[in-house]
Amino acid sequence: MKFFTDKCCLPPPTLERLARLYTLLGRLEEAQTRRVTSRALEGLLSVPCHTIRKDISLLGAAAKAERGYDVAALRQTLGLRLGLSAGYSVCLVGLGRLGGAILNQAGADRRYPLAAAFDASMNRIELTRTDVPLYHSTQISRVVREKAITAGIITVPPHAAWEAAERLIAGGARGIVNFSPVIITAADKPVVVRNISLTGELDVIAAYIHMQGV
Amino acid sequence: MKFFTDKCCLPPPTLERLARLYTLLGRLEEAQTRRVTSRALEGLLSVPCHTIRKDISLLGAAAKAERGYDVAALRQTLGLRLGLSAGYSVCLVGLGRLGGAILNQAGADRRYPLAAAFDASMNRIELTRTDVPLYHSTQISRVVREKAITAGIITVPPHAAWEAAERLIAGGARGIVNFSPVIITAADKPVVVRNISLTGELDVIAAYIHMQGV
DNA sequence: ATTTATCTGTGAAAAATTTCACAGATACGA
DNA sequence: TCGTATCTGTGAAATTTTTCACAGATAAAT
Repeated sequence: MKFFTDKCCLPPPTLERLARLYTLLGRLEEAQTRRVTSRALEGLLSVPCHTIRKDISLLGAAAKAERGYDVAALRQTLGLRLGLSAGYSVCLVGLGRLGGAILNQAGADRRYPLAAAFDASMNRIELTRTDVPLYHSTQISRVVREKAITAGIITVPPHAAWEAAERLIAGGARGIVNFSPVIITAADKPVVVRNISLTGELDVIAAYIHMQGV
Repeated sequence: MKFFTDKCCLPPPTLERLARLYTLLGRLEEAQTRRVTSRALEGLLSVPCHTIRKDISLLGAAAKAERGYDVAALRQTLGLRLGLSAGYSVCLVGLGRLGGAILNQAGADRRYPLAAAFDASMNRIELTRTDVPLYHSTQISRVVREKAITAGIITVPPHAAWEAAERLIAGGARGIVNFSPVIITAADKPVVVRNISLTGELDVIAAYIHMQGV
């Protein structure tokens, strides 16, 4: 038998799938769905139901073996165990087109409200209308530290990406979502980095297609 | 010994790493770098050098055992074997803030030029200034088929995402990059889907942080 | 009340992926 | 010319991750 007070760490693939599941459950909850079976989730997530059950089982806690999972309860458990309800605050670096889009869209998703946004151009800072407090990029470290910001979103041009990352890390940020087309690494620092690139995704798609089928 | 005309399919993790490597090599080439060792790539990609060598070895072909890899040669090999030089054409569905950002930025990255863009609002189509041909969303299937577009980028609001995906697939698209906050699945169709979500990435970061350290 | 169909939870088996270890090769320096 | 340090390429081992198979349980139907 295994203790529920397991190793509080899950395999990375499991962790990423559960994070996606969390969002999906939120959507099901909005749609007034009470219960879901692992088989239904299989269709919704493109993850085999075996794997879903295993993932949830690895979490340590789940509902009794009823007909499927209780959507709200499972979501709450996930939020707790994954630390998704911790209410981390986030900042944005770069107010170009993409940054602007995120700045305005962030209002829609209340999960991660922006605590600050930065840009290297004072002019652009003055022209941008938003409720989010704006600062010059040179202030990143200070503001991140003072507001205890946990993660930063980088949407600056390629040549400025590394400096942005370094400033975020210097300020104590623990996570970075990097949308600039350069790869940011921080293997030696205790920082989680996610590099997102449209071109990169298209490359992966092209490669899969090239390997024929699916 | 193994034939170079191996199984033309690689393990998914390898394929994704090699796709990232391709972009990185492009950047190194721009910076006039002639050679890279697997150890240097380790730092640049946050992938262990063992794994990098293995990946390249799995490709089937690589340079002679010299001091590191020839940047240009390796990049060309990758492009060929991964089908990244195939010149696929791509379209964009949704001209909101994010779509607009991609529309204008796409010019910067010449790798995947947009062959068309779509929106559900005629008004917005008329207001948007760009060299990319614009169409109403109802035309997706037709245009995708006629222009032999390989992949679509979805940046529409959540409620419209599924319809956009279905139209792309109906038109014969083989790949989808979905930036809308709903998960699109096409497990039963021969289509590669990449769901990208800022909130999702922040969730993953939060989860990793919660599991303490790194 | 009993049968049947359908679920979850989970140890164990299978498969996939990464890491290791070392042979073979090259460049550089003495 | 020879030795040394540093690379790559790759089979084999180790590890991780997924899949399987089935016990235990519940709800619905007869």
